[in-house]
Amino acid sequence: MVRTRIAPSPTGFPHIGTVYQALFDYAFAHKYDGQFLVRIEDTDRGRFVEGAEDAIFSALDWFGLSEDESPRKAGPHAPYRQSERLEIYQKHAEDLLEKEHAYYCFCSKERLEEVRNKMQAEKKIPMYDRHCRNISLADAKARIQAGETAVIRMKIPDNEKIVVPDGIRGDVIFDSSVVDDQVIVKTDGFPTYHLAVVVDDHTMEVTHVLRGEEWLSSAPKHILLYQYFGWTAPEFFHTPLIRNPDKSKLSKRQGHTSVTWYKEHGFLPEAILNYLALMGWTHPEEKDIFAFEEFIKLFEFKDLKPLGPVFDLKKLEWMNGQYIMAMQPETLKQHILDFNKDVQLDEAIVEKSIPLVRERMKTLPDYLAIAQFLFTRPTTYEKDLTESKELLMKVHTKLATVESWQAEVIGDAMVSLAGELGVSNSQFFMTLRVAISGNKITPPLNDSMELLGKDECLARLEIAAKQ
RNA sequence: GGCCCCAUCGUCUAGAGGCCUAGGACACCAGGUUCUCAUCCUGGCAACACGAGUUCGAAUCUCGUUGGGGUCACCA
Repeated sequence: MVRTRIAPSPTGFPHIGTVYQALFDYAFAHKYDGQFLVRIEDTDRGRFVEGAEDAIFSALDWFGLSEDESPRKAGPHAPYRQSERLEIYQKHAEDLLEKEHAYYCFCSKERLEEVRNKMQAEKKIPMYDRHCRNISLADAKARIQAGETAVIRMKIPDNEKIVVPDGIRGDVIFDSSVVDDQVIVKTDGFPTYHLAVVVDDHTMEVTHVLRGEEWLSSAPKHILLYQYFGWTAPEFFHTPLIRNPDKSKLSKRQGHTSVTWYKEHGFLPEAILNYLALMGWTHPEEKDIFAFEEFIKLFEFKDLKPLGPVFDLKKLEWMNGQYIMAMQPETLKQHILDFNKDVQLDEAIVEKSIPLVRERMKTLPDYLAIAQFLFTRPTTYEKDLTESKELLMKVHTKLATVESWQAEVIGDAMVSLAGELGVSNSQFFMTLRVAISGNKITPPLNDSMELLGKDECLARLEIAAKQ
């Protein structure tokens, strides 16, 4: 049985890093007919952001990485929101307390602060000094009964080697002396990540835990917790973090972390997924472009590399362009229409323009940049046409005689006219191009003119000649 | 700073001792096709961080150095 999960916190916009994780989790679970679940880690009430949870799910849906179990999809291990699982954590914390693997701590924030400062001043690693570690459970309970507030900390053993088996880099060994007596239940009764993640992954029967490398250093705490509970730990895979061009962790300042950004800038979810899959993983045949189904068939966690890759927007753009070129015209039309729904494009024109623009687009907004002139007359001209009035009127006269308004016929007429006038093709067509579109760079002119229609072209020529 | 992870072209990577005068993709440059742009085709630039070992032989194994990253909360 394979069960994977992502465990995002509803603390902001959906992060591309979360999608990166979900991609592998989803692929792996589906490859082995397992389940992929989403658990919402909302134990930090201070950082909770309204609407963030919905945003996570719509991002997942957009990418086609929808989960099998989650708060919005009933499953055998509901609830899937940590804030609704408090009794479960309390029960397990109690268990740890009984087994003397955890203890109540009454230290104030101020005292903790002092201890930290002192240790820092002594150039020691700031760690809890275990001040409350030897208070008996009975005494502690009495104090709580009397109204004192406390957190629960886990007991870390002295001088023990803790082995974290990592599926990507092998066994990682930590000395327990560098691990702090971690708080596992806060004064507000909420668990911290460490307790919640272990309890949930176990009770939800998660078999493979894929998470960012930033968790590696706290993994020994989790290993210990599994031991304390007497549970078998899942397999861990700590994935490298996606980086900025300067190799630091991907940030808003240097890169684009929000899924929304990619959507708004006309990137296709399948292209993003394909690109992301290539970060740390290689297709056996070194293919760059492959279908998601193929990826699912091929992917193994163990093939992931431990190196933190730099996000290269240029390559994503190229890949997006590849997907656009390979797309069914009908599908591309729909994408263009959806992307520009605010401006209500004429569907018939969009449809006819697809063959003209598809290999010129890298992202969806490129469409209007290229094809705007098919919908609206130019208001400015990228080339001065004052010297070309005569030429344009001759073109007008010539075109007025064209009976069959087709690209090829238009083209023939133009070429012959250019010949008659002794104007080079490139000069001739450039002038005409600007007169019709306003732009120096356009899709093939004859086809564009066919699409525009005879009347419209003649009208535009007249207007341009008046410049 | 302690601990942990990592180290092949600018970027993503192939490479699991001889197949490597290190391969592919993006980017970049040059040329060709073309009425512009794009597509497409040809070619080019460009890397094993450094130093010791081990070995007949190292990008591949070991150690060290350097560099980069992560982490040291009642946040996840």
